[in-house]
Amino acid sequence: MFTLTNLPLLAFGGSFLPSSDGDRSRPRLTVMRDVAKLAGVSHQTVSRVLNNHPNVRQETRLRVLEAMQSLNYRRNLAARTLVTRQSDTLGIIGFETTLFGPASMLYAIESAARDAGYLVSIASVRDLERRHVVEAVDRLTQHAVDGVIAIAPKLTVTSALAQAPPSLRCVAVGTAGQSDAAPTVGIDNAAGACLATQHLLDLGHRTVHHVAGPADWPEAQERVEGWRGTLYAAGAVVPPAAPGWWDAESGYARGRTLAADPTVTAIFCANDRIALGVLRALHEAGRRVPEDVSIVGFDDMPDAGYFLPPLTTVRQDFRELGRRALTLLLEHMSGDSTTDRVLVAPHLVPRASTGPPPSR
Amino acid sequence: MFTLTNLPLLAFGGSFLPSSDGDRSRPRLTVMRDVAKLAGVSHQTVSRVLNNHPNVRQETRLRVLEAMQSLNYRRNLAARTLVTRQSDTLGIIGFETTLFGPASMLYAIESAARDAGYLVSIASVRDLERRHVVEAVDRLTQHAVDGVIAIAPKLTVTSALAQAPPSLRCVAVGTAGQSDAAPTVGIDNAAGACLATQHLLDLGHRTVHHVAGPADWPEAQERVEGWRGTLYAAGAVVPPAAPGWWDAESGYARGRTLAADPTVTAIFCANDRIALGVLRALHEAGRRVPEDVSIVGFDDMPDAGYFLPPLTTVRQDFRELGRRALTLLLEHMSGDSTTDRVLVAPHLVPRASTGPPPSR
DNA sequence: CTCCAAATTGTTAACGTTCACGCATTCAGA
DNA sequence: TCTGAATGCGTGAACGTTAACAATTTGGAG
Repeated sequence: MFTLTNLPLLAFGGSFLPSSDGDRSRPRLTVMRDVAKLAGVSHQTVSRVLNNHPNVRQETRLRVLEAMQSLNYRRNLAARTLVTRQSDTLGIIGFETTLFGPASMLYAIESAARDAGYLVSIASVRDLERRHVVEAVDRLTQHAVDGVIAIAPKLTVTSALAQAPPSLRCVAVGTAGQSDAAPTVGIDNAAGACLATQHLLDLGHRTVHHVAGPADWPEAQERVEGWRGTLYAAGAVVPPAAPGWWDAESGYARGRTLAADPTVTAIFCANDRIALGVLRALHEAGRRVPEDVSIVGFDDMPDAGYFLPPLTTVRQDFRELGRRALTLLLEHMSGDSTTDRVLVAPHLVPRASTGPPPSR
Repeated sequence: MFTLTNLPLLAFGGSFLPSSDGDRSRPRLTVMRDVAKLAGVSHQTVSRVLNNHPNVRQETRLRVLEAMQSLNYRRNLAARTLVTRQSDTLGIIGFETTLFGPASMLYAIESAARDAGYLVSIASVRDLERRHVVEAVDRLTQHAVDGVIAIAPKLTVTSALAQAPPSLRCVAVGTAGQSDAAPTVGIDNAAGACLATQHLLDLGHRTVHHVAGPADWPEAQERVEGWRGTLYAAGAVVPPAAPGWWDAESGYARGRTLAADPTVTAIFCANDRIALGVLRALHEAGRRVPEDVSIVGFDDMPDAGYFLPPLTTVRQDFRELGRRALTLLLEHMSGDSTTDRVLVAPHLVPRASTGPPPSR
């Protein structure tokens, strides 16, 4: 077969024709009419070939393709967008995209979108204040995106999506819980927390402490619940879980407190960065990992396997998350999906930071 | 003053007018003509107001703005792009954007672009093969971007940019060395390496070992040269520098070799992740940091201050890099810049992983 | 008051596609 | 052989904006 996509990429954006008559200041691009003239057909037929319309004789189709190739024709997407109202562009609302998780989702979405024939435009938000999100959606709609994926860890975002024009399909990814405003794709945080906690209990620990993420982040909350639920089910004591931020500094601060308590033998951290801080606190307090205390993280960020010691953690497949989000968005755009919620299962990556509790 | 930007954001993408006459299947958006009619002027005047054309009487300007507001008018950018050939969109060619550095640059570029009134579209490349880069530029030009910033650590990319249509301005960021294909923005790697090496020499180390990045990455090469030059200048012995990849695994592998050599007292690592691997290797070999061996990294990635021990490193200001790239691109687009190369100075962040050599 | 230049506004024609038609031509079935 | 549908292609007319130019109004100097 002989399609558009294997045209040679010798020059970009179409070549220029020798300006036929009235010399304009800006050079004229090759357009459908030029192709049509060369192929001896009407511009409409060229359009049909471009859009794979069935009712074109094979012979003329080839003639048109040949003409396109020799003129290095590129279709003008702005003109197409003007009339069809679709831009082959998707919008992404990004938050904290410098961090590994969001950055991975962004990348995964973009890759998948490209394979589906879309370009992605990005509108980052500094914080999750509603008006910033609204403004981001606005910028994207102004640029006529065909759909939006929000990397949205908090519900403020999903609810802001509800204000988008009804024709604009939106999906939220990296989100905990459901929302009636938009379909969501997220990881099963409770299951992940359960995995981590159960792993530690199975090793023989009496109970498991938890260094939580921010209290107002649903994902952090779900992890707390998964941890707590597992302890309940096992009949173990449930220690208090002090919330904090997602970084090592916060883990370090709370790690120092935990390190001072000799009864603590197992700690589940809400993410790997927190775990890094806890590791340092334990080290400074002279408590060995995993001989004295076992640690489990969450995320499996790059190089978590090179912490001291290599970190046992719950792996989030961010790339899968991104892919699923795109698939869901496309399904909703084509109207043949009513899925509201996609959950991706995390899994445990056992490494050297966990072991049986010290024998008393 | 009373501008477009403080229109209320109650609805997106313009409201719909009650379909005046012939009922079409798709709802009609508010367009300039509607605004014009309401304000009692011609559509061209509306256009002038929108583009801040000077020759509009203040009174009519206000009337038009009011009409726009009450109709919640949004201009159709596709139509605008069709005629002006500019899209208010910039393209970014991304590589390895899941990593902290590139992700930060991406974010910084996007933020700065937004402030300048641009939306950014992103085209990622899986690897730096020339045809992939060419294809990425092609996708962006097809979507009529006004300029391109490539996050381009290797020269294959900058040279591929040379194939872009001449009217399309391109800038490369995160690049070592100069290129005649496009202006480049980069960090002063040699200076950074010098900072690190000199810091160790100043502490009293006889020489400094280096765990390098990939041999075919110019940035890694510049760091090697900065390190080597500093040693030369100080009259110190220059040990061989084994290259590797940018990650902890690679650092660990080469760290094991270095750890086995008792004469090694100072190691400069090409980045923080490598340093993490080296730290683990030293730890496993029973060599203490910084008492026995001092370590310096490069990047200052998040949480480098929570390694064991907290890592002394050379900080790259990725956000500054991104901002400078955008500024440079805009200057080149407006034609009033001939700057070819922007260098950003890194600086040393001393932490706990460096100290004087052990006294024999 | 008159007249010319500047300031302000309107008219018409692009920009490059797709859509809604309409006109030939082909082909199957009676 | 004729009919009617299906196939293949062409002809305007949108889509919503800006550019170019023409027309009108304004303001000040003579």
